[in-house]
Amino acid sequence: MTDPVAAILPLRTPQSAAFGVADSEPLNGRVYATLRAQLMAGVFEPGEVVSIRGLAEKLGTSTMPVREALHRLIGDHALEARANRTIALPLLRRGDYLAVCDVRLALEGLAAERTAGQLSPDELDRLDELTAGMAKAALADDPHAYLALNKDFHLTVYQAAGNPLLLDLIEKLWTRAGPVMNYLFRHQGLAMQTVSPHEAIIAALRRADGEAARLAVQRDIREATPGIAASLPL
Amino acid sequence: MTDPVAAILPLRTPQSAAFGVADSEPLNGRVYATLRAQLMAGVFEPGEVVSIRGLAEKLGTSTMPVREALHRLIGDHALEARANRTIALPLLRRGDYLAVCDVRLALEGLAAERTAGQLSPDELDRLDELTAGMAKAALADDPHAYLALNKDFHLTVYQAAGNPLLLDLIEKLWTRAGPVMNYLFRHQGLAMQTVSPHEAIIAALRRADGEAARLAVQRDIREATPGIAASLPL
DNA sequence: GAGCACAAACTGTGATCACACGCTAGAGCT
DNA sequence: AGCTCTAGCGTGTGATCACAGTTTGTGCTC
Repeated sequence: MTDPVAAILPLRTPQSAAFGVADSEPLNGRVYATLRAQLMAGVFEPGEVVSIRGLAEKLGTSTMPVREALHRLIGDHALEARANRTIALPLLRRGDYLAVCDVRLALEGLAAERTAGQLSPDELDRLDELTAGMAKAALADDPHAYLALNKDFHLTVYQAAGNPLLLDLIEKLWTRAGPVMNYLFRHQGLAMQTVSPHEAIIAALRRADGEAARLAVQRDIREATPGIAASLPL
Repeated sequence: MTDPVAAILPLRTPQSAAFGVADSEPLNGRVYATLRAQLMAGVFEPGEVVSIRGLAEKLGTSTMPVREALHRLIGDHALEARANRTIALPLLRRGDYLAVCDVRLALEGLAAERTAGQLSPDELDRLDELTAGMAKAALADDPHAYLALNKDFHLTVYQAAGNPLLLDLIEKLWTRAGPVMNYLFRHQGLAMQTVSPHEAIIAALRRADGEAARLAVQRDIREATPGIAASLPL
């Protein structure tokens, strides 16, 4: 467990399923999905340099699947091709992060609005459980668990909107923002975090009130934004 | 001019600048930008199968840059990796197209709102010229010119929003919708098309009225949607 | 003449090699 | 001791080869 990357791989083992990656698809797709999940989970640090050969060795594959996956992630702006012939995680400046949040407000607000009335009581109860878990993780000051549950909560809500394209775009935004959020929460703790916006989201979804759900999700995003943006350079 | 692809390439010649593609970047990036522009311009047809080796030969490169570019486009959903080990342009069904439009309404509406108050009088005049050109192209029933001007108009508006991430997402959506719109307009003519929504957009931008600009852009999208959606299967 | 089987051509995928460039660490000089 | 230049290593990129799978086209059989 010393190296989180090696801990999840090699991709040939059943452990690849730990990130929900199918086993029979082409290797490059599996590498892409794995890397994307790891970026969202905060396995890598902002600014960290990743190399094709290095990842290929850790993953037990040749360089080909890795370089294709890395290029796709560069296309998602989850990675960055620097002038030095090097690939690294972007170092988000304040403006970059605010730009992401501006788009998140529009996209996630839309998704929440579309989800209203689509969730079964069981699924709504599950959202309650996730929120309760987040509250416990916040008390225990466990950023990793907190962010993982937060991701599950939001993506569960957005998936129910029934627009796969929208969900994919949102996940790509999270992949981009994931490293920063994980880094900051790990170094600053999550004292400021509260789950009350999540309760408002669930309440709105229970009432099948799309407008309220949109506003609640947007409030959730807006509340977390300033604290993070303030810690970013420029 | 018999083959539009070969007409634009090979990438080594000054002609690559015809699609605004830089000359010194890595080849794979140039291929990606070229293909993306060609998809938006309707060079390929919906459902058309593209092969790595075929494109590589037309572009005068090896297969490597092409396959990386194609994988990035698959990541954008501009292309589709089929089960038959084949890469093709997606055949959008009605639901797919409506999903794209739903996201377009949110993203392009946001961009227009942010652009209000950012355009100089010269840029606003240029928007007037583009709109006039569209009216002329509509009268002449020239779908290619009409769509090219329409693209220039919208992307000019969205670029001024000052959010590069937002602009990139919108361009990816257009890359996805481009082939269908070109195909339909080419086979159905553009009798139904009017430029009045564009005039409303310009008027709102002149007044620096973000709310009105957002609504005008959304009306522009909404007016074109049913006619296209009705022609799509399912 | 119609249907089936086999073969050839095509597809994307993975792996490997050669290369040009940027960086770095070490040696040699002042 | 401090600075500079150089040699080596690591980087992404482009090209090529081998392979498994699918599709297509042809020639044979019934």
